[in-house]
This record gives sequence, C-alpha cells and structure tokens, in this order.
Amino acid sequence: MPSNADPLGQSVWTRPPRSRGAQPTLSRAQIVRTAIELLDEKGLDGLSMRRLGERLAAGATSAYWYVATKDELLELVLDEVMGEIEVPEVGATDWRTAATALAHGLRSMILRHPWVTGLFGVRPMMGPNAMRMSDRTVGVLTAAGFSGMDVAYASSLLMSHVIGSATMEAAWKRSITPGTSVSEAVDELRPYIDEVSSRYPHYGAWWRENRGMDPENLQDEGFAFAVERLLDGLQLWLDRRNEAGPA
Amino acid sequence: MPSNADPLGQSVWTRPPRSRGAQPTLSRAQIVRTAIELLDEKGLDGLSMRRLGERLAAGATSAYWYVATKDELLELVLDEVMGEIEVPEVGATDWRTAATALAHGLRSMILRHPWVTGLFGVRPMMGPNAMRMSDRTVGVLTAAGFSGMDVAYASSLLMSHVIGSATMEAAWKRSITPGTSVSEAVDELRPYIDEVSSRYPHYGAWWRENRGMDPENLQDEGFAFAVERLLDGLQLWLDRRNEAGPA
DNA sequence: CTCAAAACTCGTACGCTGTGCGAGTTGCCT
DNA sequence: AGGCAACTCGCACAGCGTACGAGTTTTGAG
Repeated sequence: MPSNADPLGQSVWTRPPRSRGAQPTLSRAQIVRTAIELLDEKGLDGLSMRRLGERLAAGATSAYWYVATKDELLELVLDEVMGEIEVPEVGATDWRTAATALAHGLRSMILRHPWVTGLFGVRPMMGPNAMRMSDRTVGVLTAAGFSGMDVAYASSLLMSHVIGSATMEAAWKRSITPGTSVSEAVDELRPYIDEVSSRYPHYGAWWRENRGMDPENLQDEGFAFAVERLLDGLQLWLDRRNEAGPA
Repeated sequence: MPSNADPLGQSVWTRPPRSRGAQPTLSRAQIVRTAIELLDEKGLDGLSMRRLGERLAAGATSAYWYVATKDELLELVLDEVMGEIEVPEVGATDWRTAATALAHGLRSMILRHPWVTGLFGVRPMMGPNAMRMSDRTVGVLTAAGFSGMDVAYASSLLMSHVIGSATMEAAWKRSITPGTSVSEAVDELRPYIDEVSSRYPHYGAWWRENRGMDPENLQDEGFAFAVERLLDGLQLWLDRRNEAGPA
C-alpha cells in the first residue's frame, strides 16, 4: 500500500493531492483519462493496472502512487464521466424540460460508456460531479414544488429509472455481435424468438402481433415514452397536492 | 473446455442435459444452489470456482463438467433467483395491484441477494424464470389496455425502475459498516454530510431543512412513492387514450 | 460375460490479476 | 552540501479462470 493510503477511512474525495518534491511524470487526471480510454475500447474487463501502466508508458504499478486501489480509481473514473452530463441551472427552463434533459443526458452518457453500468452498484456516488448533478436536480425539483422527502423520492425516481433502463439497454447492445445494426441483430434472432415465445402464452401472442415492427428506434422511443409517463406521474401528484392544499 | 461446451453459440438454456453414463455426484441444480449460498455469504467477489468446488466437497474444477464457464454459471444463478419472484396470474387482480406486486417482489429479491445487481448489466435475461416473469407482465399489461409497443415500453419502465433503484439502494447498504442499523449509519455520517452539503447551495438548503428526519423507513417509503407515481403516469396515459379513442 | 466407449472427477499447469514491498532516482528546502 | 520528501518501478505472492489429459466408474452393445 502506498504511503498516501487512507488512514481514517476518508474517501478519495477528501484527501488532498501531493505538492512538494520531484516533479511527477504522471497525474491523477492523466491516469483517469487514460483509464477511461481503455474502458471505452475494451470494456470493464479490459482495464488492468498493468495495461494502464503500459498505455501510460510507465511501470506496471506506478499508478499506485496516485490511487490507493483499483476500486478507488474506478470511483474517480465514475465521477469523471458523471461530469459529462449537463443539467440546466435552476430557473433556466421549466422543471419538466430540465428533468427531461437530465434523463436524456444521463442516458447518453451511459450509452457512450456502457461499462459504467458495472460501477453504479458498488458504492454510492459522492464525487464532486455527481454531487453537482444532485444539487441541480434538488434545485430543479424544489422549484417545481416538491418539498421535504418528496424531493429525495422524486430525484431518486428519475435517476433510478434512467440507470436501470440504460443498464438493460447496454446489456442488450453488448449481447449482439458488434458491428451489426439493431435491425440486423433482431432479424438474426427472429427464429429463436419465434421458438421461445411460442412457449409463453402472453408473450407469444404479443410477439405474433408485433413481430413486424421496425426495431430501429425502439429503444429511443421506449425511453422517451417512459420519461414522459414518469413525469406525468410526478406532475399529477403535484397537481393533486396543490388542489388539496389551498382548499 | 469441457466437451459439452457450446459448439454453435447456443445459450445455456437450449442445451439439453446429459443422460447416460456414470452416475454423477454433482448436478447443475446443486452447483447453482451452492453458488447462491456462497454469493449470499460473501458477495460477488467471494465466489470463485475453487471455493465453490471446496464447498461442494469436490475438486476445484469439477463444476466445469456442468457449466462451460463461470459466466454461464452466473447466468444460471441469475435466473434461479429470478424464480423467487412471484407475479400474479392475469385476471387474479386488477393490473395496478399486479404491477405493484411485481415491483415489490423484484425489489425484495434484490435486497435479499444484493450481488445480483452486478449481474443485470452483463447479458439480457433469457432464462426460463425471467421469461415466465416477462410473460405474466405482458399478460397483465395487455389486459390493462396496453397494446403494441406500449406493452414493451410499460413493462420496461416498470422493471427498469425497480432494478435501478434497488441497485442504488444495495450500493448504499453495502457502503455502511455491516451490523449497524440505517439510523446509526446516518448518525455516523451526519457531520460529513453537513460539511459536504454546505458546498452545494440547493442540496445544502434541502439538507438543513431535512436533517432531522427519521431515516429508518426512508428507502421503503421512497420506493412505494415512486411505484405509485409511475403507475399514475401509466394510468393517466391509458385514460387519455381511452378518452381520445371513442370520440 | 466382455469390452469399448461414454460419463464423469480432478490434479496440474498456464497466463493473468491486484497489489505489498523496498530499493532506486530526482529535485526542493534549509 | 546534505537530507528528506516525492515519486518510479521491478519483483514477488497469492489468488483467479480454465485448458488439458490421465484416471475412474458405469453403461449398452455384441
């Protein structure tokens, strides 16, 4: 363990960076950037500390001066990509537009970096970028009329849905042979689905009715549909509460 | 690779089990059961093929006769725990009750086996238990009045939300020292949250108003709230459509 | 009953992983 | 000038997934 290891259970985010001494040839930022490069190219399994060292033109274990463990590096990486999402400032638009932007921004980040889905489950996101996003979300929802625990509930509803659906979408995309389009993949699978779905009554019936659909924009449309329904549900709750309140 | 390895890219589910020959001392079912035991005790990282062999009182690589790779074993394991969820048959209750049962059933399965969150993202779920669940879900939603792609959208909305929120809940639970209750954990974290939240305006304001809340049933309440909003949103869409249709 | 083949079990080994350790180098501060 | 802090990195270790092939048991065919 390098000497900057965490003595008191503090997280990566609270520990100050080093300052004096020989000038470093590496940096946290560079390490994180390179790790993301590697992850984008080869996926979560494709990142090993040795490969990272190689790509950095450094020794296999050199990164360990800047990062206590691989898990910690992954925490930094997760927060870094969270920084790619932009949430409108409070008051810039109505809350529905802002929430929609948040949802779509988060989703497209995940589709850009599908390996993040493997990182969401491990530790709660507390990095500065994730916090900044939470902060804006809280602001937007508060301005919309939510208060108290409802804010937390609504924001978690939003985030959870996006994370869940993008996780499943990424899983599906990963399972098709790379390079083929969605339509081609579905065409390939069609006989198999025919066979399987025939054994399940409701699913089979649905499939017989809908096997002709164009699968190209299905994921996008499904996501947009879900976000609308979800915001409808929240809006309805606000409306009902406003009706009941001033009575 | 054992000789029953998949020659044509078929999945685990289509390959028939072995029949003739020396009577086996192991079985797929037993292997899967033991793997789940180990996973429940030690988490995703705690499962190694060697440990599995040990616990089975067998050689380190013996399980490889029944399972081509560890990933395949995990696919079986995932489907096995999916079998723990019960979805009401179509017509047994109104669709809202059925959907609520599905959501809560899936959530409590995930909280019982938190390691599954690491499995959702890797491959689409196509095992028999997952299919059975999808089938019932499709049935319930069709009976409710959804049709065509809406069925897929609505069912994915439901599942995605549960998976996302349970993933984040499991992450949070994992990060607190085991054995301490939720309230104790929050009490421990309180000074840290005070410090962090002060740097984020909206989040900080929200925290100052709400730092006194009782965190004990927060997760449960938040989940129930979200499911209600989500079903409201779907219901509203059905209503609007029924209004517009017969006009 | 005989016997080859099928059905399994498992010890060994290979290449990979994360990372602790300690010796080596560099450059600032007194 | 000298010492120490800041870094770099080769080596080694324990553990991983799993390919391989030799060993054991049971079966069905002749």
